[in-house]
Amino acid sequence: MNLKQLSETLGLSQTTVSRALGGYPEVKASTRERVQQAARRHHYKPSRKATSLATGRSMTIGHVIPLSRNHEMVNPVFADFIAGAGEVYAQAGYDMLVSVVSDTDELRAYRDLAGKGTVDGVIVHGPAPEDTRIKVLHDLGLPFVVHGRAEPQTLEYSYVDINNYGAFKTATELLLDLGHTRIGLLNGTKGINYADRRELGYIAALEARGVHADDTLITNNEMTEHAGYDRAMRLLSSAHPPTAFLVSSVVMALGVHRALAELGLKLGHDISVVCHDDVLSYIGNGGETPLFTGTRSSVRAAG
Amino acid sequence: MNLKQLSETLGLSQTTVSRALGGYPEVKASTRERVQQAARRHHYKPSRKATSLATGRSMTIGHVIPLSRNHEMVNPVFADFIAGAGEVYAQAGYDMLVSVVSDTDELRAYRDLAGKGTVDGVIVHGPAPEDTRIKVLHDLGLPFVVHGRAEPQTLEYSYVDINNYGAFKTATELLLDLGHTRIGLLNGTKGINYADRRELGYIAALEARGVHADDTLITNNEMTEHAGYDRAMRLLSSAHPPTAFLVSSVVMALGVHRALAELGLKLGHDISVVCHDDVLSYIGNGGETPLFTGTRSSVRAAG
DNA sequence: GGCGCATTTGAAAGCGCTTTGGCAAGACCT
DNA sequence: AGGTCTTGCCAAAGCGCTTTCAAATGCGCC
Repeated sequence: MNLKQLSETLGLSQTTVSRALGGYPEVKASTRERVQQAARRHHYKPSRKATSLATGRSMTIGHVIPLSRNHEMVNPVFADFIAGAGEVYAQAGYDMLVSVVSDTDELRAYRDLAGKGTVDGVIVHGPAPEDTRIKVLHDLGLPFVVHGRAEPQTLEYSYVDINNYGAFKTATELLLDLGHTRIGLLNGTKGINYADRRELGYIAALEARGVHADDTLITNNEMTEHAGYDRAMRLLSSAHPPTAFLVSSVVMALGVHRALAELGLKLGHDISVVCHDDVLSYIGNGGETPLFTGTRSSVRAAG
Repeated sequence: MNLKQLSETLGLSQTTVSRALGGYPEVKASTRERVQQAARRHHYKPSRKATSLATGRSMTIGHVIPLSRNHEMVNPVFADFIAGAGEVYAQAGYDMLVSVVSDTDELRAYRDLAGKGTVDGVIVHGPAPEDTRIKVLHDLGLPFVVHGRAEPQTLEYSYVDINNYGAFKTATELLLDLGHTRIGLLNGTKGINYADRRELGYIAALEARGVHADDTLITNNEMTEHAGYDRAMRLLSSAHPPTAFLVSSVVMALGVHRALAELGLKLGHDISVVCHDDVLSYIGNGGETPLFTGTRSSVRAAG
C-alpha cells in the first residue's frame, strides 16, 4: 500500500494524507483521525526511499568500523557503543548503517557514504591526535560526532567523551577525604588524551587541598596487568610509599591486587585502591563482588 | 554533482550518461570513456536514494540484532558474523543496516523494515526450533537467509550452516583410525539442532566401522567448563572407561582437561581429546599452542 | 537514389513521497 | 452587503535517478 492508493481509498488527495500523517496543522482533526485509522488498518508505512529522496534527509547514521588487517578482529568497544546507539536510533526513527572496512580504506568509506548520500551523518570512533578523518569529513561537509577527543586538532568538531578530568578529580578527593595524602597514580601512556586529562584532574584535586603533587607518585604505562603489578611493587617498596592508589584501568588494578597480595597488604585496610574503566559487556569490575572502589563510564551509554 | 549537471557539462542527455556509467551496451565506446572520465573527475556518485527509488532495489541487507533485556549484552557471535558479512557487502556494493532491538520487539522490527522498504532482505540470527520469524518473513515477502538451521520447520527457507554432521563424523573417524573404539561424546543439550546433528555424525562413523555405539558414552549437557569436568570424571571412573573424548565446545574441553590433570592422565598419551567449536575473535583453542586437536568453523566466514 | 537495418542518442514518464502555491468555503468585521 | 481572514483541501512540481519508446544518423545493398 502506497500513499497514492491510500489517498484514493480515502477519497482525499495525497497532500492531505501526507500532512495528516506528518502531523501538520492544516488538516481538520476529524480528517486526521480518519487518515490515521486507515493507515493503521492497511499497514501503511511511507517508503523510506521516496521520503528521503523528497526531503533530502536519509534518517540514517553511519558507523564505519575499521578491521585491522593484522589482528583481524572487531574492537569490542564498537559492539557496546553500537548497541547503545542502536537503541536511541530506533526510538528516534533513525536507521543505523554499518560499514565494515579494512582500516586502510576508512577514508574512502567516508567519501563513498557522503557521495551516495545514504547517511545524514556519521560517528567517528577512536580518534587519534590530529585525526585525518576530521579534516576529510569537514571538507566533505558530512556531519559527524567523534566518540572521544582528538587533540591537538585545529578544526572544530563535536564529540562525546566522558569527564576524565572530573572522574579523577572526584576520586582523588575521595581518597583525600579518607586521610590519604600520598596517592600513587597509575595512569596510561602519556600523550593519550584521556590519560593526560586524568592526570590533570588528579593534580587539581591535590592542589585544591594544598597537597603537594609528588612526581614520583605518578607513573605512565601501557595499561596491562603486568605494568600494574610492577609499578605498585616499586612504589610500595620505595622510601616513602603511597598509602593509596588511583588506577586508570581495571586490568592494571588486577596487577596492583597481585602486588598487594604478595606483600601481604590488605586491600581497604592497609591501603586503598580506586580504579576507573569503561564498562563493557564482557569485562569489568562488576559482578557480585566488585574488587575495587571505582569510577566507571559506560560505552553503551555513550552510544 | 548530480546526473543532470554532469550530463549538461558533457553536452549529453541524462539517459546516455546513465547508460554509459551503468555499463549498458548501446553507447559508443568513445562516449562511454568520455563519460567515465568526467564522472571520475567530478567525483560523481549516483545518489542511492534516487537510484533505489527508481529501481526498487535498495542494495541494503538488514541485520536485526536482539538485545536480551535480562543480561543486557550483545551476543559476540553477531560481531563476528557482521564483520564477515560486512566485508562481502562492501565488495558487492551493498550496504548493511543494523537494527538493535529489545528481543521482544524483533518481529516488529522485521515488519518495519519490510514496510519502509529500506532493505532488500535480512539475515536471521540464532534460529529456534519452529522459529516464528521464518513464518513472519515468509508472509511479509521479505527475502531472508537464516544463519543456522531451524528444525522442525514446515516452511522452506535458505540457510547457512556448518556441516555439524560431517565434522563429527570426520573427527570420530580420526579417533577410530588411531585405534580407539570407546569414544566418549560430550555433547550439548539434546534437542538443539547442532547437537543432534553432531551425534548423528558420531554414530554414523562408528557404525560404518561396525563399532557398537554405547549409549553410556554419550552425554548431553549445557556446554560449560563444569559439565565437561563432571562428565569426564564420571566416564573415566566407570567400569569400562573411554580411551578418547569428542567434545562439543572448547569451554567444555577445558573442563575435561582439568579432570585429566586431576586423574594424572596425560593428554595425547593416555587419552585423546578432539573438540569442536566456532572460531570467534575473542575466545578459542587457537593461540600459539592449541590445547586440543580440533575441528572448527569460523562465524566470520559464515558471515 | 531509395530502402531496410543497425547503431547511437534523446525526451519524457515514472518510482513514492513532500511541499509550494492556489482555491473555495465559511467566519468575522465594518 | 462587501471586504478581509482563516480554515481545509487539492493540483502539480520536484527530489535524482532508470527505462521505455521514439528518433536521428550512418551504412550496405539492390
